[in-house]
Amino acid sequence: MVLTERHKELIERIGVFHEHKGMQPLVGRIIGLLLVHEEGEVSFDEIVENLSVSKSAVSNALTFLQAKGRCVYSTRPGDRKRYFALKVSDWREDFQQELENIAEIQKFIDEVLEVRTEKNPEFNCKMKDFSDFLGFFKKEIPSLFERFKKQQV
Amino acid sequence: MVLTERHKELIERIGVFHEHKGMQPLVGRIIGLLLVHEEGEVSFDEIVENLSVSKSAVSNALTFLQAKGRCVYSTRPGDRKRYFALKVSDWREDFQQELENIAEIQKFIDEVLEVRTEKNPEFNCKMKDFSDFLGFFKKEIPSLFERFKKQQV
DNA sequence: CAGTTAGTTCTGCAAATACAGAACCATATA
DNA sequence: TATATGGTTCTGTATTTGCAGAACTAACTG
Repeated sequence: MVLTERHKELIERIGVFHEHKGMQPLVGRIIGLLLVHEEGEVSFDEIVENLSVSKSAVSNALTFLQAKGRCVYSTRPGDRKRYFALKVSDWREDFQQELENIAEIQKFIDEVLEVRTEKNPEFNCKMKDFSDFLGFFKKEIPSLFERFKKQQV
Repeated sequence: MVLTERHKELIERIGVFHEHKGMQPLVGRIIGLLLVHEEGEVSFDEIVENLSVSKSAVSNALTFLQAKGRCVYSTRPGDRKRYFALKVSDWREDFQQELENIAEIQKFIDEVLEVRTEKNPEFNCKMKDFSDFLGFFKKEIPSLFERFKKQQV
């Protein structure tokens, strides 16, 4: 598949988006490439060529993505190449995980509340309020997915 | 205020938590300190001393936190020191912002769908499904806060 | 005005990051 | 067995990060 300028530019932007999320640059670009690539399955050297990076960098980035469970490869009979693809199938789990990660701060808030004195009750009260909300939020996550399912025609 | 070992250890953990979110180490530690500090307001040199870092590092970190709107300082009559505090009051806005940041990936998904051919309809379909969910999710955010308010006694 | 206090900005550096290039390994093929 | 292919691992390095330390500024103080 030949990438147009539009493809390349979109891959770059998807790359920086993921960089901001803490991933290393190339990992973000690879996610971008796997997203825009029409077949969805991209060979190792197609990645090397399209992104103009070294084999070693691609190898490490793919190892990382596979370890994180965001990417898998398949092989084809009589073809030693590996074809890499995103695990888009798991978006529900991934999204749920991300939401729970955010709510993880509740643990810290609660520990903070244990440690704090009564010297600043207003502060404590707001923290308690936030913690309560985070607990509520976590409980609401499953029903969110259910409601989405229902409202789908 | 004198910090116990428990305080210090909690500050460290809050620090690494924020590091994982992309912040620089000291910024995370300062958030931790401002959280566990009983008065809630901490002077510049209390930060320097408690975290054993240089004035320049603290100055830069505080500038960053203020720019991000996560921290403010107040002064006291006849006292030239600045007392820094977290803006815990804004936790609703902040949390809402974080949720919307996650959902920001919808823009990219939609652009990807525009660019993609029909060669892999299954992939496209899953992406479309994800995008629809993100749209649904964004719409649900305000009602989430409302429901929290209602279920509070 | 000299000295002090509170904080900022500038300069430099040690450590971490992200990658290139080469050597390497494993499997397939001639 | 020699050679090619596909990918990994190792080594080195340019760049970036995160901070220290010193110089600096601004306001107050005697």
